[in-house]
Amino acid sequence: MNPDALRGHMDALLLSVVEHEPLHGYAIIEALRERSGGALDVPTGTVYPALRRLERAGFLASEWATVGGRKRRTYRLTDSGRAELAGERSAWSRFTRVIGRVLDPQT
Amino acid sequence: MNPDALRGHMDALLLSVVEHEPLHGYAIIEALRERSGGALDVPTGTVYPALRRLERAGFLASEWATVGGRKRRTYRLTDSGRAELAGERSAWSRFTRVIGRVLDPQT
DNA sequence: TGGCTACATATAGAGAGCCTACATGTAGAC
DNA sequence: GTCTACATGTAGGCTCTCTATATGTAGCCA
Repeated sequence: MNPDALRGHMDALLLSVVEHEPLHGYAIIEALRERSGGALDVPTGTVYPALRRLERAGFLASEWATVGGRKRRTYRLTDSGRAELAGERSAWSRFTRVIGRVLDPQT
Repeated sequence: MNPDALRGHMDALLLSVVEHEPLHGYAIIEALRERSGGALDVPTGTVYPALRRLERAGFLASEWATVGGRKRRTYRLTDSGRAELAGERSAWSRFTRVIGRVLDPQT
């Protein structure tokens, strides 16, 4: 997967994955890998900064927890984040429709 | 259309639009606008450098022409560009499938 | 004991591409 | 004489994703 292709879609991916259950960074990476059937292997250097950015933006909220002696920062979707995710989803469907039409015009 | 979303897909768009007829930069911008139903209004500062990049990469070839007293640089798809476009198309369909699956998992 | 792997978070710096803003010029309409 | 459409181009900025590196715990295995 070309990294540049993910640009501007990472937020939607991250918000989507914590939609129904709060997750910590490492688990988010695994969830993305699983949900994508192995196609998405996002590096930690992408995910952790992105999560903090989304928290700064108010779309996520985090709490520290200690599980099995290891510290985790668990992120959950805020109300604002839920609205953002809905917007990202419709933007995604508009996006694919538009690009698809240009790439394969049915004249 | 969020500019970042286009990242990594611009090449496919540009190659696609000159697939069946050579076009100059200005006409390429208009073609993108038309094919996308007005959704895509790519600025000249994006298109002209991108076209030169694609020519450097060997995917496009250009010729100068003068039409109605105005100079145009007309781009056409090379064989290498045609192969690249095919690759971009299948990458696009993989991409939408993968992201779509993450955004809307049918459990 | 020492080493390896999985788990877990984080930052610095690089790289690339799309954007805004600006510069330049012709043709035609009014 | 001014405005709009046509037409190309560059400089610089911005932002995001990536690579590489750092740090630390837990558990397994030899």
